[in-house]
Amino acid sequence: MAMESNAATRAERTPRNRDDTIHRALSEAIVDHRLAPGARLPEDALAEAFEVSRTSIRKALQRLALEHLVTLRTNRGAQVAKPSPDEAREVFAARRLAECALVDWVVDALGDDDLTALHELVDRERRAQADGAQHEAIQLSAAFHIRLARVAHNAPFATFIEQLARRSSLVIAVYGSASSVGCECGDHGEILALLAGGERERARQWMTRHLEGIERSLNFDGERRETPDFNALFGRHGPTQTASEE
Amino acid sequence: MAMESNAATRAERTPRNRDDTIHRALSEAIVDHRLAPGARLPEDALAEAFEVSRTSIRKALQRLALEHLVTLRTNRGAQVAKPSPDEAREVFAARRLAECALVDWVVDALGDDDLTALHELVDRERRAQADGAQHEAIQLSAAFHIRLARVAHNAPFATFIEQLARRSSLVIAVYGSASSVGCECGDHGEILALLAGGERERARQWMTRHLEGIERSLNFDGERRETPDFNALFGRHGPTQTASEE
DNA sequence: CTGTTCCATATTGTATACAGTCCCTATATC
DNA sequence: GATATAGGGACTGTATACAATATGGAACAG
Repeated sequence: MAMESNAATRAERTPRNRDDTIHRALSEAIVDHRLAPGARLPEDALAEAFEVSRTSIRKALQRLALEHLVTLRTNRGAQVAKPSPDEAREVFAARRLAECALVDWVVDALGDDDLTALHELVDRERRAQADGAQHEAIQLSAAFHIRLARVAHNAPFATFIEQLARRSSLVIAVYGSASSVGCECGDHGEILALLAGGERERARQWMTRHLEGIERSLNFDGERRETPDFNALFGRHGPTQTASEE
Repeated sequence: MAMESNAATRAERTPRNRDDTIHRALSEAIVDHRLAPGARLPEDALAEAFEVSRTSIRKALQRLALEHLVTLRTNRGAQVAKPSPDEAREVFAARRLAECALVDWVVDALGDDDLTALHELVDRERRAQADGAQHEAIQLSAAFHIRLARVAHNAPFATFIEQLARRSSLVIAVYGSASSVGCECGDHGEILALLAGGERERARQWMTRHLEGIERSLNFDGERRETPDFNALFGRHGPTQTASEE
């Protein structure tokens, strides 16, 4: 891990910046799949890597837990979150609703500086994709949605979408196939063009299809061993199909 | 402050519950205006009140800061947040968008248990209002929107609206007049009736008008002394009216 | 050979100590 | 009398110590 060099390099003076640096480093590592879902995050090891005490690490982990990027179990420490299929569906449903709802405000507020910044993100993502820079491409894909949400100049909504975008990357890390990451690329450019052209309804359609496309590419049947489905395994009707209660 | 008795009474064993208790106690006190915006929150005093060490208090304050209910300034401690007018407008704008966007899902998922729970909240709010139980009424007003958001069974969206509702209470504490709290009462019952009747479009209209009504009742010109208006004080047109700070 | 119990180890939860920063006030100087 | 400066007090930021808890393995009984 090239983490400790990063942390040591940009050791900002003021305390708040330092905390943010730790939080951001962990967040980015989780979002771009350098830290796998389920990976344990022992406080001691992280404290050594970042050259701080456990106190600062705990602060970062607490925050990441509120953002649903790590799970915190009492006396058992922190680990990178492994969203359940239900959680994954809720995240994508929320994104479809939120990002489409924001289209009107985005179109109204879209300025030249926004456009150039967004175009640059699309380009960089495309290049990273072509170069096989997987981690960077994932990061840039989330960054596009995050930057887009900021156009509307509504901080609460922007941070909401920001959190959802990061959680989506985590969902893809758990359930995504190779195509999950790859197929997004063209969509972002298209959505941007529609927004710039003021075609609100078509922009909403593309956004919806874009997010649905990612969700469809997920595979929830995989070797997910979190809580085995005992009904399907041992139910009285065999493994044909059993309706799970709850 | 009747806080320490509360905290001591429900001293739950497990550590997570304890933290939640502290967080909830502070959050509720801020939301229902028992703690005024701008009030300082020294860690020592809170630690003594809750009979824990500063460590646990810091954890709660960190979280409340992320929820924008308190502000945390380096080396200067925590205080109850005082949202700026811009922030206030953004919060209400976000609520209008989010809560209206959720109407379709709410109508589709609205069950009998939801209806009874929501009706009870409306009734209790009305009673509290009539009895002059201001704090309780405010709490119940937020609780209505929070419970309503949960109907849609989308956790991310529900917690988003939950945070916005609590921040709104804080905004009202800063800029609200007497009518800000009072006039909400009837609206909730009306909105609930429209949702139960499946009248989506009218429900959205009422929700919008409801939130706009609250926003309009706010007074942003008041004695806002955060950064004194030196132009008004020393400007070439003299002091039309001066208010004493703190 | 299987299953259970107990202990050692590792890791987290909490409190506390110490250092650093800010603010306010008192004092001295102009 | 007004302003600048130095000192004291109060509070936060961080690290560390200690206690509590879970985990994994070893020893032992069946």
